[in-house]
Amino acid sequence: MSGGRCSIVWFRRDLRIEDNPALAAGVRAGAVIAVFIWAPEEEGHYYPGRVSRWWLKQTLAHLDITLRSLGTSLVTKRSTNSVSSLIEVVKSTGATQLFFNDLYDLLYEPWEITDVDGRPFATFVDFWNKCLSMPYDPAAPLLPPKKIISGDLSRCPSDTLVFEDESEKGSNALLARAWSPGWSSADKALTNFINGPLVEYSVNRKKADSATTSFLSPHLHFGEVSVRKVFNLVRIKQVIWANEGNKTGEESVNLFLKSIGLREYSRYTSFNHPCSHERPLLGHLKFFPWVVDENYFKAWRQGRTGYPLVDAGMRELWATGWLHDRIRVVVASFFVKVLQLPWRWGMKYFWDTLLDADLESDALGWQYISGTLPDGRELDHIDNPQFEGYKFDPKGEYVRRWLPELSRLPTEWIHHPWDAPESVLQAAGVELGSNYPLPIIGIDAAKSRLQEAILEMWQREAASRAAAENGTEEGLGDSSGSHRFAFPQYVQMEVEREPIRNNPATMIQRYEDQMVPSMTSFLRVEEEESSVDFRYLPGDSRPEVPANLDLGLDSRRETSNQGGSQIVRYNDTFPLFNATRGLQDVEDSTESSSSNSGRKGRDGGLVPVWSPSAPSASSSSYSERFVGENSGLGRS
DNA sequence: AGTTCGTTTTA
DNA sequence: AAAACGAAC
Repeated sequence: MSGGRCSIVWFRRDLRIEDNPALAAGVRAGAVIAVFIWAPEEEGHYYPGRVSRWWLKQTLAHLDITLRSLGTSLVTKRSTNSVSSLIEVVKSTGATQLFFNDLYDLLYEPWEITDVDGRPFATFVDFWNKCLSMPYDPAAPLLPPKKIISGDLSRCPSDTLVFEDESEKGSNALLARAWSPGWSSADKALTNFINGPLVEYSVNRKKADSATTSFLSPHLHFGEVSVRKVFNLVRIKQVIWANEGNKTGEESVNLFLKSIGLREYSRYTSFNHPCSHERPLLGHLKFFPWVVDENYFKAWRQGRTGYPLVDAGMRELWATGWLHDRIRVVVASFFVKVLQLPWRWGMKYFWDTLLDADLESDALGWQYISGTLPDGRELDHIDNPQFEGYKFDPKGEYVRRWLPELSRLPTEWIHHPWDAPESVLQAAGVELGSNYPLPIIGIDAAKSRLQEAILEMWQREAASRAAAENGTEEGLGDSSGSHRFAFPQYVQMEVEREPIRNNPATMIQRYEDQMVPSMTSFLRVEEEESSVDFRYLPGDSRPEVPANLDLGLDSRRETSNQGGSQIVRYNDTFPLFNATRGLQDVEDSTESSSSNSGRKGRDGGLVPVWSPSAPSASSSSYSERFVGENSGLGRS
């Protein structure tokens, strides 16, 4: 049924051929124009980091090669406005249809996974149990097209996309030795993992430098392989091992699937709480007095905190863009609980440096660590890096690899050199405070400081509540107000050797909430985070935007006709990032009614029907309830 | 079989 | 610290 019809298939975070519903639909409908639009400015603060851009570059090249072998090629556009670029492509190709997938790639649609009352889950375990006990399986993966009829590209030239500058090329060259982006490598990685390390997953997952993780995360981030395919293949293995009575295998599968589930949950959470990369999900956490100390932040980034496991992790991250999940937890927990720096800074740093940087996953991870989720770590619990060191790196191999200055220290002291006798240090060539720092802050000091901070948080929360009950407008907890301040800049990672000194507690500044770090020079600095790009939102009057781009359609596949141009949506809303920031305002307005006034851009007609099966009213009241419900948690 | 004790885990 | 799990009684 091609009949000369031509569709645009807009690739976004689905850079694959197989199990790509939008591509399949385009191919079925006739000729196809495959498009990728590079519009990083639309991500606001979250301009992708160096390694992430490197990956994207490689995987796009790979996709292009594949498309060429199938009969077309990838049209690339550099843009600051994806929608106008799309329209340009429509005009220059005469396409009459547009297909694109969700930005979230999930096993089930978010609105399918609810409790008995139809409400979204607020804890992971319940969410995941529900996913695993759904009466029907996730959609089976689609096969790749055998051939693609190309639309007319003669009047639709590609832009050359620039993903790295000269200074980045050198560092990026190394990445290619360890990683191979692209859907076919993703497939290979998946099969290798399933047939290899997966059985041992449960045994090996505790080791800091284990090479037995799946290494799928960057592939999944860019959609080079669909979760449904991962899930399917793993489930097959699971059935086999269950029949064989392979206990280790079964346990491994469950654990691996759980980590897939966490990725699911991160998207689910972002869907139900679009601001979850910006704000704690537990209401009272917005009163937490984070420590704002750029020296702390710098010491952490440079791996000079004086805690070997933390420092080793941070050096590995900087050197390779990779970190084992355990170590991510260690460095993040240290960041939040010991240093008490605002978690969003840490999250932003991960975003800038991780090869598999993923806003949804990282937001969930940081919130979990920070204790800002209903089911996260205890707020007042501090993980002791020394003990964790002996747990995850019992022989100190990991530390020695990344901290050569400690390499000659015996294992007995490797995770707490500050306790080592002078003679031992001397023999190992370690001079604390000189070639390796003393602890930036003692764990005991951190513990009491944390207690105070929590106390202060509850006091402020109470004060704010009292003020609200009096009808007085609270200014105290208004995280969007004047307490925000610009973020410390770091553009390059200086590796200077100045000793880190302890900060006297009196020097510590605390603020209620922080702007996300804006460390890339690409960003327009004057932008507040609230200057959401409303291009995609309904109610925006910009004439060139097809009005039905952002309708909250709830069926899995729905079509609409408008002005002769058909737009087919695959259970999509609009790009998640943009949506995410747009919807944040929705929640704001439900929570602190008057704090909006100072913010730009929030007057536009917001509230797209984000969760279609639950009308907008219920989605905002749910958020309210969520915060309200849980604000009392943990007080006991 | 049911209880208890110890261990492990903790999104 | 608590809960879930599992082994032992």
